[in-house]
Order: sequence, then structure tokens, then C-alpha cells
Amino acid sequence: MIDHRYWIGQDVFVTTPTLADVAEAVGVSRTTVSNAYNRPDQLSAELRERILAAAAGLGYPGPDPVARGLRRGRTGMFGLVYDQPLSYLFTDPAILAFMAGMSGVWDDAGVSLAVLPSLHPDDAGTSVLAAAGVDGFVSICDVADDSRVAALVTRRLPFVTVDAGESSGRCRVGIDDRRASADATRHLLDLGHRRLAVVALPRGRRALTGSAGTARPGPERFTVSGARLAGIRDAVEAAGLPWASVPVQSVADLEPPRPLGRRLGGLLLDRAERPTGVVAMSDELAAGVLDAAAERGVEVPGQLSVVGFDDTPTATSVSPALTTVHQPLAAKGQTAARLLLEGAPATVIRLPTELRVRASTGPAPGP
Amino acid sequence: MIDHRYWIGQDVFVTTPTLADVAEAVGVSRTTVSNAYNRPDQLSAELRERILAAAAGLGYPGPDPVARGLRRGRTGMFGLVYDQPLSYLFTDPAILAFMAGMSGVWDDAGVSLAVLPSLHPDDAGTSVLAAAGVDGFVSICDVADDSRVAALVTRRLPFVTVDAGESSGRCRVGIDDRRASADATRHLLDLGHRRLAVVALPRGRRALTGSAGTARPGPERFTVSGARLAGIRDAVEAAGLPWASVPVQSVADLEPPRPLGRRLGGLLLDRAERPTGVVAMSDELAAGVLDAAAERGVEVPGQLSVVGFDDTPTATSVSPALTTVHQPLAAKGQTAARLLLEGAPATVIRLPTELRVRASTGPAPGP
DNA sequence: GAGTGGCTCTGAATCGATATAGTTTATCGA
DNA sequence: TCGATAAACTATATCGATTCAGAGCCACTC
Repeated sequence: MIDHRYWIGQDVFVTTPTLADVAEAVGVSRTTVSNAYNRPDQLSAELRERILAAAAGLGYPGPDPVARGLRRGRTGMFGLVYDQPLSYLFTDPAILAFMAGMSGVWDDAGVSLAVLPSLHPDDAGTSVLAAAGVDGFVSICDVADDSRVAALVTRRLPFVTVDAGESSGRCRVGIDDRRASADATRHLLDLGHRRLAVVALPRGRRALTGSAGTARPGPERFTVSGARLAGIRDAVEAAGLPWASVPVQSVADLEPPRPLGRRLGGLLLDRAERPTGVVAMSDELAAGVLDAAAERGVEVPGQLSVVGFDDTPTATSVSPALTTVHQPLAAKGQTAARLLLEGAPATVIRLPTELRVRASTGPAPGP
Repeated sequence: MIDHRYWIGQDVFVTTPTLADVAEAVGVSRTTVSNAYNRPDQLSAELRERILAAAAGLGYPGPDPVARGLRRGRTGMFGLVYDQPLSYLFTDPAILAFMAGMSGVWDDAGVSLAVLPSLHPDDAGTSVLAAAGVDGFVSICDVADDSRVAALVTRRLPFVTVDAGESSGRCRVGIDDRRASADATRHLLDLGHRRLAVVALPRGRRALTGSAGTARPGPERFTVSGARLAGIRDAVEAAGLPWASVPVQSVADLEPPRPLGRRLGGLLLDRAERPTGVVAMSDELAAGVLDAAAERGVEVPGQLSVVGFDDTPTATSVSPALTTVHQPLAAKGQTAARLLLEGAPATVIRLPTELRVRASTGPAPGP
């Protein structure tokens, strides 16, 4: 082990004392020292004082959490599993709102939140999951039904997947992405928009760029991106519009979402048949689209309507404020945290969403 | 321990298998099974295959990280210590930028970031620190030289304090808050501003409200807030202005910073002697001051100049863009992470800051 | 043919605590 | 005065792995 020795004067080095050292110093059994820390009612107050004083004198740091974790079978930590670089995690407002909710619950319960090294899609992150000394996992990986879930199962610890697909028999928290984005799209359609376009999430590392017709449903089936796209398509087709006429823009995860939204939005706005309504799969992307519109002097909502998704603080800080799908991000985090904390059996929780109409959408411009 | 038993058919329940079970099943020693996982070169490839196959067959999750951690003396986790509710941590852009930097380094190193339950100022969070199975700590508590540091020392693990005071003999990363805020203040003074005001950080749970004259230097000495206030005072006095004439607004940590800045900014702008220059101790607060100015029709920078601090994304997303003190938040996180990772001895690192002049400051209006 | 070295594999000690099942002594009611 | 009960402590096994110091065996060298 790492030898954290310290100097105690002269030429004497000593390693960190253990509970046994304290026991010997006081002349009691290890059990009693342990009880002094964990079950004060099991020994006399006088002896307890003596033990704690001796411990302080020796510089004993208290019972080693790792050893205690081994014996007790609990570590008091839950792990968060993510499949993108962590620096991205700390930049995504939606995930941060989720984490704020989650950490609040665990904070109150005195449990730590271990943010694990990110899972690489190729190595399935097996080693990362296998090496984490935690009591359970929350997975916010975009694709849930793959080898990474298998690795979680292998670990034989409780886990909750967030926004994941229809995997059965496990704890899962999410929203109805499909219906929510259908609602958002229908909002535009109800306003008379007929030339729609989509800016899809950059996550999942699989670009969806191309006309909708070419976006394959296969591996996307269980992703947030895929579900939202399906919902948009539902609404478009329900309105009798040809899905193939709706351009879908997306790329892999190479740049921050707002500049990305601006770039993709620009591509859409520069098309010959300029869309009058854009469905963006996140507020950041939508904000980027607004940026692109502003650059081109395209008025929002006069000439262009934009809907976002998530209702993060961005939605209300941009101008015009975004019409967007509100989802209870903090509640999602709280729910996931509680499921794990309470050791819930396989449970599927679907939280409600709601379209928040603000200033970025309006009636379609005349032809 | 928690008994994660599983059903294997008939009426047989079995607990999670251990390395010993695998060893017995294959008919080899525990050492050899351990080597199969940790030192593949120590056994024949053929036997290793056989062991891994048996392990998979038994449903062995691999070596238990906690037991391994005990034996090896390392857990592969570093703990982050914070003294405010965690939900606040996930809302503060400056801290998030810091964490992004930190987590990036640890992500690459395969190390987990354990966000510990928040330390309550009253209980000194001793139990939280004592119970964390980590290899070291990063502390971003506002006040560093108090009982919480003592608790860290007690734990006898390496730790790095961030933005903390002048504690000696430990790893510390920070900036020169005092000089940086003096620079920002001097910028306003150089522009001819003579009626200044300060919006101080809400952190530290000790309100500084009142005129500067009444803000006591004592316990604030080692806080970020205190250092920045001292720097502002340095510049004000160097310019020959009476420090007592500079109103300082702050409250305890009861509301999110932007609305708080708006409220406090409003109070300042409604004074008979309206200030022409406001030094805000964070960009969020500064943005709130801009909000207050906009509400009152006070032109920025025509009638009012505002400087922020940190240079978070907020600084450039508001309008007008904020003149602010840029500090290398991500680098700060990276540095802290590396110090811990490399087991650096007591080191003090002070990173450079730089005033970024943008659109929120201009010449003082005529009298 | 003894000596050397490399490859596989093993046994026992160890990491630092907690749980379980006592033992001893004092207290108390009948 | 006896048995029962409670209070204060203890001895030992155990949690699940890794480390260290070899043992056995084979090939190869001089």
C-alpha cells in the first residue's frame, strides 16, 4: 500500500496507526475501539473518552473506510456512468440539472456521488465499471442496451438507467421522448408551418445527417435522439406531410452544442427552400439556431419559429425566449437517486413533460 | 453485508461468487485466479482462458474493488469537498468550469471523482471526510483555515485546497484574487469613475452588507470574498478615494446569484448618489446588475459601467458583454487534479489572471 | 552432470476493520 | 440466597482480495 509515513521526531518513522494500535495503547480489545466509534452505547462513557483521547494522541484517523466497506458490504457511494468525455458532462445544462437533483438527494442521505471515468464506446468500459467501489450505478449513457449494460449486469450491483430504451427488468427513469417531441412538432404544425426542419442531438456519436428518409431506425432505436426523431416523424406524418421532405441535420460530437446549432441552423436557413419551423432537440441547439437566424437577419418568430427541448436556463436567457419541451430534469435526478438509495426492485418511471410556449414560435409566415 | 443473492434454478440460492469460488471450481489457487485478472503474464494463456471461462460461468463479477482497495491501499478515487449544498455546486458556472478541467485529467487517468456530501459549517463535516474511501481530496471550501482543514489533516491523506488562504505546508491552487480585483477596480478608476460600488459574493454565509467601513476583516481574511474586497479597497485607496464611501452589498446564500445580483444592483442603482461603476465579484452577479440596470433604463456603459469576475460563459452571453477578470478555471481544475495524481509534495501554485475589457465598461459619464 | 534461469503455480500472511457469540461482573426481584 | 437480567468487554472468524517467498519442473549451458 502507499506508505503514508510521518515523522514523529528523532529518527523514528511510523505508519498511520490502525484501530489495533489504539486498542493496544489503551489496553482494550479491537472490538471495543470499534464500538467507541460505531456503537457508543456498547461501552462506558468514561472508557470511550479514554479511547478517543488515545486515538487523537496517536493520530489515528478513525476507522478506515475501505476496510469498513469490505466488512460491511457497503461503501456509501453511488457511481455515475457516462459515455462521453467528462468535460462534456460538466458543460451540458440538462445533465447538470439532472445531477443537481440527484446530488441533492444523496447529499441529504450522506452518500457520495462518484463520477466514474467515461466509458469509451469501443472498450465497453468494462474495467471502469469493474473497478468502481460503489454500491450501485446510475447510467446516463445514450445507448443503454448494449455491452455496457451487460457490464453493469455482470457487476451484480443495483443500477438505474436514465433516458434509456425499453430494456426490461431493471430500474429506469425517463420521459416519453417520442410523445414530447411529437407535441413540440405538432405545435409548429398547428401554427401553420409546413416547411419544417430538424436539428438533432449530436450525441450517440452516430451522425443522423441527411434527409430524414435516409436516417436509419436500427441502432438509433433506443437512443434519446432516435426517440425524439421518431416523435417528430409521428407528428409530421399525422399532419399528412411527407417525412422525406423534412431535412434532419446532425453531426457527431465534435463541437459544443450552441455553435453546432448555429452552424447546422445556418445550413438549414441557407437552403433554397428555407424552413419556417425548426425543431431542435435541445435548448442549446435551438439557441444556436437563433444565433444563425440573427446573423442572417431572419426574424424570429416572424419568419422563423424555433422549438427547443429540455427547458434549461438557456431557454429563458436567450432572446426571444424559447418555446420548448419542459422536462423535470431535477426530478429525474432525484428519482434516480431515490430508487438506488431505497434499493427499489425493477421499476420503470416515466415523468411528465409539458410544452412551454414562449416567444420563439409564432404563426407561419404567409407564402 | 448486503446479501445480493440470486436464483439459479430449483430451490438453490447462491451468493455472489468470490475469487475463492472460482479457484475451487477450476482447481487452482486463489493467487492464480487473481493473477488471471491482474498479471496475465504470470500464468499460461491456456489456464487463464479456462479461469475466465469458469468465472463467466459462475457469474463472478471480477475482483471486488473494495477488497482490492484494502489490500492495495488505493481506491482509484479522489474526493471533492464542498461546503455548500451540492445542488448549488452544480449551478455555479465557475465551479463547473473548474470541475470540467479536473475531471478531464482524472478521466484520462482512469480515476473517479467522488463528490462528497457537503460539509456543514457547524459540524465541520468530520464524519463525511472520515467516511470517504478515497485516495485524496480536493477542497473547494470557501474558508480553508478552519476545523474542516483540521479534519482533512486528521485523515492523513493528500489534499489540495483551491482558492484557499495562505495556509502553509500544503498543496494549494489559486489565483491572486486581491491583485486581480484591484486591477478590475483600477480599470474603472482609470475610466474616470469616482462613485463606485461593490456587489460581493454571497458565499461564506457571512453577509458583508453595509458600507465598506463596517465590513470586518477578521474571519474574512482567508476567503475569496475577503481577498477580492481587499483588492478593491487597495485600488480605491490608491486612487485617493475614501473607502468608507464605497457601498458594499452582499447577503448570505439564499438565492441564485443572478437574481441576487439584480436585487443588490437594484438597491445600489436606487441610491440617491447612484454609482457610475460597479465591481461585481462574479459574472453571475454582474449579469444581475445588468438586469437591474436594464429594468431602470440605465444605459450600460453610457451611464453605468460594470465589471465582473471569472469570465464564465455568462460574461459573453449577456448584453453588453461583460468586462471581467479572466481566470483560468479549467487550468485550475487540471492543476489540482494533477497535483493529487502525481502525489506532489506541498506546493503552492498561483495561476495568472487577466482583465478582459469588453462592452460593459466605458468612460464615466460627465457630472 | 551440476548449475542457472525461466516459467507456472501455490501457501500463508496480510490489508483494517466489524459481527457474532460469548464471558465476566454487578444488580435486582422474589 | 438464587436465578435472571443487564452492562461492559473480549476472542475469534470473517469480509475478498493481493503480496511475498518459494516450490517444482524443464530447458539450456559449460
